[in-house]
Amino acid sequence: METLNCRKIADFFRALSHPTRIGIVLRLLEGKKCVGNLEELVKAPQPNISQHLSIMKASGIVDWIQQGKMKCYFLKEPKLLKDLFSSGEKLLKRNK
Amino acid sequence: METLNCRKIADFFRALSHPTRIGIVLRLLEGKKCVGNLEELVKAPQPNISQHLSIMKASGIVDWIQQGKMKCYFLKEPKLLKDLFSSGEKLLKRNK
DNA sequence: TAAAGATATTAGAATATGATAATATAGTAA
DNA sequence: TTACTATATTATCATATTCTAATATCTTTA
Repeated sequence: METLNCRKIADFFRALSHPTRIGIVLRLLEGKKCVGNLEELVKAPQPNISQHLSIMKASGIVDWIQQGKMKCYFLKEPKLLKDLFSSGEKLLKRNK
Repeated sequence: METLNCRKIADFFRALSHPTRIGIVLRLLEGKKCVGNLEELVKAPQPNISQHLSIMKASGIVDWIQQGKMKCYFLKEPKLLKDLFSSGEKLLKRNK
């Protein structure tokens, strides 16, 4: 719990601190998706989706593979992210 | 997982997206602390600590009780927060 | 190689966030 | 009430974040 410093932990949470990025993560929990898919599912313009994906790539939340002419993004640690969201949602529900 | 909307989830993570706030939460995991204690432990000026506490109060992460002339802050859901941090740190460690 | 499709990057402006300094408030004790 | 201690609030400025529009890059296929 103490081995990582506060800045790194804060930066990680910051990568999840935007509604569009949460929307992307929730979709990726269903499985790998290309940028065009996400553009429709999350309903944001393509450059915006790309920018948010780039932020999450930089913090190690997502990665991608090339498939044909498309880039398909996926969660690097879907199980751990599911755990994280599960704790987060329990916390939110207790605060009503 | 789908009952809460993306904005609420993002706002919650945003409340944890600053190093000083993480420092405060880590200290509060040890137990209840007054503002003066946190000021020394986290090494930030008092008004700044108060501002960050106010942000976390607003998102339901902390609450406080009056004790004498001091306000003592505590985590509302220490166990769930510990789980959340535990998942978060596992994610960070896998990304090295 | 040229064209088309898919995604990324950049620049700009608008908004949000955060630190500092100054001041205000609330509680306690004399 | 006054003085003191602890905490909160406000205003301001600097910086960071985000969206949009325009353009660039990369990949595939003709």
